[in-house]
Amino acid sequence: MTVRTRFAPSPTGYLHVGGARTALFNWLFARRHGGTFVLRVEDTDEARNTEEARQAIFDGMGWLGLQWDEGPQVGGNYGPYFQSERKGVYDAWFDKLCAGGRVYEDAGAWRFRFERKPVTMNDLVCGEVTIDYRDESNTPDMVIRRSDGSYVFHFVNVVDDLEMAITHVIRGEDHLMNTPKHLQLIEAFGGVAPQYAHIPLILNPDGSKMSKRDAGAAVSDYPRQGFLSAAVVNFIALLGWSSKSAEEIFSLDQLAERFSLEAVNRAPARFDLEKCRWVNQQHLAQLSGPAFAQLAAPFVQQAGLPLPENFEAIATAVKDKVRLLSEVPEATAFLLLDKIEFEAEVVAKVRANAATAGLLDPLALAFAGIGEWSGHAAKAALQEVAGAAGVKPGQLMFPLRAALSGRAHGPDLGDILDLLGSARAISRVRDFAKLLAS
RNA sequence: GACCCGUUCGUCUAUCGGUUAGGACUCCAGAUUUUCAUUCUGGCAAGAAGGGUUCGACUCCCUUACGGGUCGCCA
Repeated sequence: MTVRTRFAPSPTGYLHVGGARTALFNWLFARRHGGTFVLRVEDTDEARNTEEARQAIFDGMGWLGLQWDEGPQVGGNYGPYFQSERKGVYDAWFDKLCAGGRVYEDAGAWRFRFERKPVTMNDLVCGEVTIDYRDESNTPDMVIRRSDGSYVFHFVNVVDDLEMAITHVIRGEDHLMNTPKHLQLIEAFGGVAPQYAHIPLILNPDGSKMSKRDAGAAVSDYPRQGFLSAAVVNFIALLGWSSKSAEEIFSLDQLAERFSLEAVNRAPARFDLEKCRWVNQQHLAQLSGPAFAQLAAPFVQQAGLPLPENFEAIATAVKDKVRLLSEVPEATAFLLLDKIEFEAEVVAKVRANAATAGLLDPLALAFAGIGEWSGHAAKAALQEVAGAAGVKPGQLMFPLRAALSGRAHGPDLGDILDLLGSARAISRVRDFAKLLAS
């Protein structure tokens, strides 16, 4: 039996991280077992569906790198994959239920008559769970067809899982109580139930339920904020699943190699943006310089900064220092622009040490005397100036960094000197010396 | 309210009856980097509570508390 999983979102909003993780787990499970991953759009509620929401699902899945083997755009043998186009299929299955006497009309709608007995499911994550359908007050017969003739989620979801030969249903724990209902339907159809795995929900940092509007809820926010899809995928995989090893940084392929439903937790996990950023930093660090530069360039342009010829070298100098791509503009601005601002705090700190502050003018002079400019040559010049003044070279490093970048943090000083070039380096040291004197 | 699921450092987690309860994020300290960051090393920090079962319980059972989910002609 080949594994067939599916992600079945309804296009009623943007793709949120909970849905993304459900999609991811289904995708991983299919990949892990050499199976097929199906995308099915559950757009039966016409009033709530929008074209933007539908597109948001495709965009989000695409960005996350979760290609579907069957579904919209790619087709497959079990289509159509939009429920809005499957009415004929549903009518046929509904007739079966009618013939079996399992439905009855109620105020124009059609209800499915549950068998009044205990129903036990064997969930791959939650284990054995029994719901007693003899308690009618807690399990009223459910509407499966609306008075306008359209079908309700429970019905179409079950029919399609059967029709599309889905073997494993991996979905959020919010569906756990729906499962016995679905099992009853499947039994009435005489079908074979797929295996179910209900994964715990993702909570906000404060433990409340994560819903739309909450920070970090929309997948579409992540690329904008400078997250790599590989990092987001890595992070949400770790929410409720563990590799059982000390490793935490995985590519999508590495996740697929290791994923198993047995290792999925039962308790809901809180979303920790701090750690998500750290995971992103780890993934950024693994990028090559050119790849990083290419991804960072749009952020720099969007910040209204110029993109010089040596941008690749500039980006590479800050690659291991940023956690988000969106931090690149601020981290590199002093290398991209001619004029820079000096942070007041940094100016004060340099000014506090008059001995080293007074060495900036001689340093500018020494820089001007360098024949062939390089970071290495400039540092040698710095050493000479410091030595002549009886100051440790290291003490001159911070004032020079301040003069060149206007700030306390940044790339290696040698890199900065290289990237800036002699003209800008000299003028900045002079300007800074003037500023200190004023 | 009823019915389900859950509860290990602040957060994500390991542990599948016997461990000094391990790792990661955050934070702090030290080292390295003649500068900043990275990095490295170390440190702080946990079994919700109460009963059982057992030679022995974080691990199994019960109760309570807390958290989450579900009870729609939404999905």
